[in-house]
Amino acid sequence: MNYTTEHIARTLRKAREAKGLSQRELGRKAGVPQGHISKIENGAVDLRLSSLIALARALDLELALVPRKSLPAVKSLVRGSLAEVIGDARLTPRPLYSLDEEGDD
Amino acid sequence: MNYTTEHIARTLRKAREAKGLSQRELGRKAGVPQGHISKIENGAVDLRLSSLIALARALDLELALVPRKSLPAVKSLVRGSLAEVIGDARLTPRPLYSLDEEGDD
DNA sequence: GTATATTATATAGATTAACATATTAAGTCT
DNA sequence: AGACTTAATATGTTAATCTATATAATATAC
Repeated sequence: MNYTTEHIARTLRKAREAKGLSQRELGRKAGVPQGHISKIENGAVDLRLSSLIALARALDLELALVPRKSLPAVKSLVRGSLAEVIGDARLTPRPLYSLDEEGDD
Repeated sequence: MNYTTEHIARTLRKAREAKGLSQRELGRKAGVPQGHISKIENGAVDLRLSSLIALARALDLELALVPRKSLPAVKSLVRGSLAEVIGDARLTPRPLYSLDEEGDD
């Protein structure tokens, strides 16, 4: 639904592919069934925080709440440190996730 | 349940208080009923991503998935930029959120 | 002591995530 | 073609969020 949600879904998929994991393998590590991962990556569900954390953990990612005004700094920082996990910068104009003022649907 | 979830809950509460908002006011801005915010801040629910995003947005926070190894850099960065929102550094040993290997009870 | 404001709890109902499992589809390889 | 792997979908069931509303608890005023 949300642009945000979709972007997180894309980030998860990119991170999984970057690590060379199949949905089933990731599912085993994270304790989430493959079918559900598919739905998550396709933005078909509004997943719960515990699921997001489990997946992030299995992908060596951390969930962070950062002040919006310091987002740019975080973005450039992350982009520099490991473009592989986040994905190619050309493909992801907004590094990990960004939240527009409004008007997404 | 999770240490992680609890930490995010605490972060949300701190951010709300830092902005001088009541649960009801935040609820109006985020479209989440006050009662539910209470439960979220107390870690009584495994909230959905859409709820987390709605609250973060109303608090001028952004949700980010950062590589674990670049977390320290992000932490110090955020800590420096606005200690008010995150809270007093002395009170929050781990800036915003951190995910231990395991062993949370 | 009586208002007022904020937060914590409670109940009931609607929606849906999450699970297990299976199957389909699509790609790769020998 | 057949065997294999991966991903997308489907069904049915369970468990939980989420909403609305109301109330209790707690503090802070007047």
